[in-house]
Amino acid sequence: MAYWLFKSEPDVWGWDHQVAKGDAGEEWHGVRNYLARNNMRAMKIGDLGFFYHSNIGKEIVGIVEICAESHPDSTTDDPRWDCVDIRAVRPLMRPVTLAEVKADPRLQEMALVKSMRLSVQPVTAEEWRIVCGLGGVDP
DNA sequence: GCCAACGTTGGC
DNA sequence: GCCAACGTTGGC
Repeated sequence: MAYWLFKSEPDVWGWDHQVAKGDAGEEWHGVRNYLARNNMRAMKIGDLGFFYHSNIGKEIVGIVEICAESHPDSTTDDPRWDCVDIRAVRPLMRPVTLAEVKADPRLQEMALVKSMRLSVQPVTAEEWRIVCGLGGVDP
């Protein structure tokens, strides 16, 4: 079981869109970055991820689950780009802002802090537990 | 809207 | 294969 973090601009694709897709989930397409793609290739069904809103809000708002493993990205013919499908599991009771993450000495190693621009990031079990605690949900 | 960080592209 | 130019991301 691994943990991840997905970033999206909420005015393009936000948590509400994700929730509206229900259990069927949705392709996390459009990623054109090798490191982010490699992270998706490493994902297994049942892995969990945080859903982060960049630009607007700048906060972790919910938890998603991988519901389809890596497959070709349907939005391009370029064979380099794969993606997974994710579905919304539940919102955080309280969003965890980027400022909170940056201010928490236990979270200084998070990719969200150290690799700010990476759009699909790994999260450690420890970080998962801490952020869930801040967000008011069970890990 | 600005600008720093950083990934990608393309010439050599 | 190196590296400068360029484009994009995303916080502020």
